[in-house]
Amino acid sequence: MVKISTNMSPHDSLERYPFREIEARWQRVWEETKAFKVSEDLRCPKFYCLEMFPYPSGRIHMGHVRNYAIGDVVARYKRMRGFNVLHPMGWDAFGLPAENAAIEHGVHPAVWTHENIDYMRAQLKQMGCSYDWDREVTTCDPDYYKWEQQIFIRMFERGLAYRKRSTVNWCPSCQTVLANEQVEAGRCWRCEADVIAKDVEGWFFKITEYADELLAWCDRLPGWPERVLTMQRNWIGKSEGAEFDLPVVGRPDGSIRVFTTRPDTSFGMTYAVFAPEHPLVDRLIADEAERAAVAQFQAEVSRQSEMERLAVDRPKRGLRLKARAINPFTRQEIPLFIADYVLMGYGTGAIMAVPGEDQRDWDFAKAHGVPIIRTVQPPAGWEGEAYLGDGPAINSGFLNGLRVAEAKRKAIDWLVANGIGEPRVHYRLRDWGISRQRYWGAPIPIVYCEVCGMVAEKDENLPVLLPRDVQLRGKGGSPLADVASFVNTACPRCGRKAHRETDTMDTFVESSWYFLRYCCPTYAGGMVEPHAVNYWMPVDQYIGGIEHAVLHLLYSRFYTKVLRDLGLTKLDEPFVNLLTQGMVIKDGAKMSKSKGNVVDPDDLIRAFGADTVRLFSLFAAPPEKDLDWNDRGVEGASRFLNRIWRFVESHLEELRAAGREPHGDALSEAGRRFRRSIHETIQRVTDDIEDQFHFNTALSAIMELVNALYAFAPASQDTMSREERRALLREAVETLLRLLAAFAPHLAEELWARLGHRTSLFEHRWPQPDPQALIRGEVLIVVQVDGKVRSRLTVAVGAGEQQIREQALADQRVRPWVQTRQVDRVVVVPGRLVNIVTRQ
RNA sequence: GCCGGGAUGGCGAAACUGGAAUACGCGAUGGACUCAAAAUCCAUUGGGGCUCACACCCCGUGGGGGUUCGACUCCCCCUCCCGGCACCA
Repeated sequence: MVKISTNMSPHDSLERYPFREIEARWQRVWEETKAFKVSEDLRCPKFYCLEMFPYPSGRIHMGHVRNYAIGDVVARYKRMRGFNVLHPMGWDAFGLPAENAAIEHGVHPAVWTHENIDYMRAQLKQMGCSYDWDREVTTCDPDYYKWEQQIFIRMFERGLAYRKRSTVNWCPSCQTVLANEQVEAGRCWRCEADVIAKDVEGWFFKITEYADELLAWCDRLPGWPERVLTMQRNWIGKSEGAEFDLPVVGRPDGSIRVFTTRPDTSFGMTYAVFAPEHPLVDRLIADEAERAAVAQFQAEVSRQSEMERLAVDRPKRGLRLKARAINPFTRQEIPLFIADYVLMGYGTGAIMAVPGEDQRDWDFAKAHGVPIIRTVQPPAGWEGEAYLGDGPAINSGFLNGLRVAEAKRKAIDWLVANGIGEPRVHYRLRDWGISRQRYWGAPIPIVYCEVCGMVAEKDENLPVLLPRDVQLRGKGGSPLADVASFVNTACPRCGRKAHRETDTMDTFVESSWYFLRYCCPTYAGGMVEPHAVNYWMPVDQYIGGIEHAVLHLLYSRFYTKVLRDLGLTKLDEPFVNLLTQGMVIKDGAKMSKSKGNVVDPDDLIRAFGADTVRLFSLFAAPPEKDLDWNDRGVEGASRFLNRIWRFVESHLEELRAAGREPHGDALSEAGRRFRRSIHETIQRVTDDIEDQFHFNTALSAIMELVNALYAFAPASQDTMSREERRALLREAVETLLRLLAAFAPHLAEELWARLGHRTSLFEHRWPQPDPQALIRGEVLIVVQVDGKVRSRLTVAVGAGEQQIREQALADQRVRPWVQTRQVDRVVVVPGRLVNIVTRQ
């Protein structure tokens, strides 16, 4: 006998429910009926559920799957709770990978991008996500970036967008400038190449003007994870202090401006330090020998790569200048240095050094033989070096005896009174550099005229179209500069010969307002249609990866405030609640091509179906935690759905024949108990979703209900009437499907229809627990003796403390433990436990 | 170095406001079904002791201390892991 082998893997075996057919059918139904299309409706509360839109890199990865599965559960759940849910999707379509693909494979970025979008849109549809596809937004579309250009011009007119030459972060691999936020530990956020400093002209958004407001609102975003707010606060990096001038000995014309957060320690300033590239250094050079030494030092420092400068505990290098300054507080002469531990980019690029209260200054003073004077009395027994804590001022003239806070105020008053300085706040946050020397981005709508200079393009000439025909060689320099038809133009003001700006905008600009455009995706009268935006915004729930904690999430907050101040919206903040989902991990590492541990969503959907993939990514961990991918776990999720399918299919006749829902008194004891478990499940699932979006525990509760169903079906055969059994089975299954709907929408819809329903499950409301069904007649009480569980009692719900206590003391199993000891006291927690405390 | 987050069975994880530690899933073991396997269904599954067996007892949430009738949960100290920032004056 020859065994017939097939190519079918066990996964394809006939026992599996026909997920392919089911999923395709319901996706078609949802699409054809436009089931998730929404419009403004003042009759019901709105809910804007948004997931971070993807960059169309080619295909979705497991991180996307997780992100969009979470978002889809939230959207479908809220919809079933009666909200008018806006749940849109779109494409962050400008960016470097498209351009790099063009250079490598000769395909135009637009073609590459649109092909990817088509493929990824199909993938998202296969996941069964409930998007209103009529609102799809693609940022490389001129109808999209046109408005961004218009806002750029408004910002330019108000000085919020400006051009300057400065030292910027340059990625030699991407051949473009990067914003500070886009440099991670000295490396490019996208390609990880070492970033170098380069002097370039470019465009900036004045985010620093909003630093204070961005910081203040961090305290008014209770729906955001604390760690994201902390990261933003640190990034903004507000420090309050004073700025003042140090006179230079023998140079009445020159003085050195320094910034300090510790003006109270000024009497301990025993030297001062310039950043090596400080412009004043040149003017202070005494002779040619010094000029050579300074030049050599500057060269050495600039040779240091960013990585070297970041090294911890690197010895601080410095050069003592011949020029000297005067500490205005002590009237003493002090030496001047240039040193690599002072940065030109922060404060004034020069500091007063107080080694007694600053460890960096202490280290430097020791190395260069500068005296150290303590100006804050350290506590008795202090053996450390620089003392940073509070204490009374010493060696500090008129500040002596004051504590730090008070001494700061006094010192600043003194600076102001003497006209030397004033209070000052500095931020670590820098203005957002948005110029990119690349092709595939939104053109900056500025024209340079031979006569008028820098002029904004006229509104009626927008959009400034990104030309299609361009040579991309990846050699550096803006590719647009080679496109004569783009560059050569007429001045919008005087009509004379002019040329266009050839930098494009950072793609983070597009993602800073896409959530507004979803409210009115086709509006032709401006960036946003006020009624729609007022109705839908702010986003009620935003969901995305933690990697944007500072980048996208800070830029969007800034841009929202700018739009408010330009009068386009009334919105202070874009996102009320933020959920930052954890990474998808496999074999102990983040999924990546280089690690070879990627799982392709397409393969999974083909093998198990979208419902299974969604289910597993929701079940394996709560959303904010990292998710450990596990193939066996996916099979478990698949098994669970099959179990539901089999149950409903094998009981279909009974389920269809069932009468009305069973109620209260008519039920048998076993029936009442089973019905309680149904309604407890509703309660648990609802609470788990509402409180924390803990879908993993919600699904556990649903699994328990399925287990209870499997136990109930055979057990109920001869313990209750046929009518009761059927009615309970039907109530349980319908409840199950409604609870499951948001998680595994295709299967739930299919089985719902098979039960005989003619309308979509998503037209139905989320189930409510029946309070009558939840009532318990008796409760289990744990009996402890000295904190150890010794017995359990079943007690009527209304039982009094006295009664419970007596019952516990009389218990068979408790007696032996109490007999030999003396009962000291008895703690009774009604409905919970009894603890009998004995004396030794 | 600073700032967050975390450590619970063989594994992913539960446990409300301090009240039965390990729900749910995975894996494992045994049974039913089958010629056999797969699938499925049922049962067991923290470690140890004791027992023919049931019962029962001891230990147990990274480590040490504390508060409490009672601690995964609160307080103090320590170790390790993950993430962010990193000379910001």
